[in-house]
Amino acid sequence: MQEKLSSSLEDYLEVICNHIDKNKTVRAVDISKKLNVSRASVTEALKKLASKDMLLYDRYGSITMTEKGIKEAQRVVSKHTSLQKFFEKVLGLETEEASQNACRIEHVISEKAFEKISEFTENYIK
Amino acid sequence: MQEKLSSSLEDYLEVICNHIDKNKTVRAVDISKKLNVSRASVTEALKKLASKDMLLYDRYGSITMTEKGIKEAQRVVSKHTSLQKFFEKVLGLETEEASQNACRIEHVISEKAFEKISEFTENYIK
DNA sequence: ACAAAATGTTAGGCCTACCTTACAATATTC
DNA sequence: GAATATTGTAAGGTAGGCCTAACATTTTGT
Repeated sequence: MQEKLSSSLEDYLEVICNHIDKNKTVRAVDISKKLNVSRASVTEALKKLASKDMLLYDRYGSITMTEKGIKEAQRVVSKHTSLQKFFEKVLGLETEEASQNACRIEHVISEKAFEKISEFTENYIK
Repeated sequence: MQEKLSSSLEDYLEVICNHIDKNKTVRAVDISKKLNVSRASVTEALKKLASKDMLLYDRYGSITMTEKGIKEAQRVVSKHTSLQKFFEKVLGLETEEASQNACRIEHVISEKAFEKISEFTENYIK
């Protein structure tokens, strides 16, 4: 399968990556709770991510991220982190609100705009 | 019908409003060109917007915005304008890139975050 | 070890937003 | 005032992303 992930799949990947970092493993039900979607939707997303070589898994088996998946997830997570920092430290939003905005904007902002925001934030908080 | 518009419908409304402002009228084909979608998709969107009382139109008739539609469009347009200003004046992006980012982010940013960005931009360029 | 509970999957359906193709109505132009 | 070009619509299809209900598998507790 091809590369570019949808916003939705990026969200799944991000959650999976974060959960594994914290707990070593991740189950469909964890993802389902975190994203407020049904377990069935998680299964569907996992199939898609697997078909795009972002992770490995088989029916009832455990979920493992591939190199490619990890790289992709890190790209998304780092975007999230920087945006969140901007909303919190520069604009002064509450953590929760900053996170929610970061989560939605990370999928649609351009590379260039993202880099500018990061730079700006770093200079600003110095 | 109910209120809240999807990102997509917000885009249609914005284009319609801008086009009317500039040219007095707007046709389906203008919208289609501006948004890079088929004329058929425009018809579909117009039906939805009409059902939500955002505009008036009938088969082969001309398109007129309602009070409600104008209000809604202005809300979206003003968001777009402020965000664009932020990307251009604060971050230093090219006009085109700033506009594209504004266009995508305007649909997902929270009210509070938007207000903060506007304020910040105004203070910054002073 | 085996019943009960938790978790995962499948099937089938819904909605949005897009498309193409074919046809209908309106505008233009000779 | 036709013929032609432009514009608008209807029908039917695709794809993504979600759902519920029913069923399969695995885990847990005694």
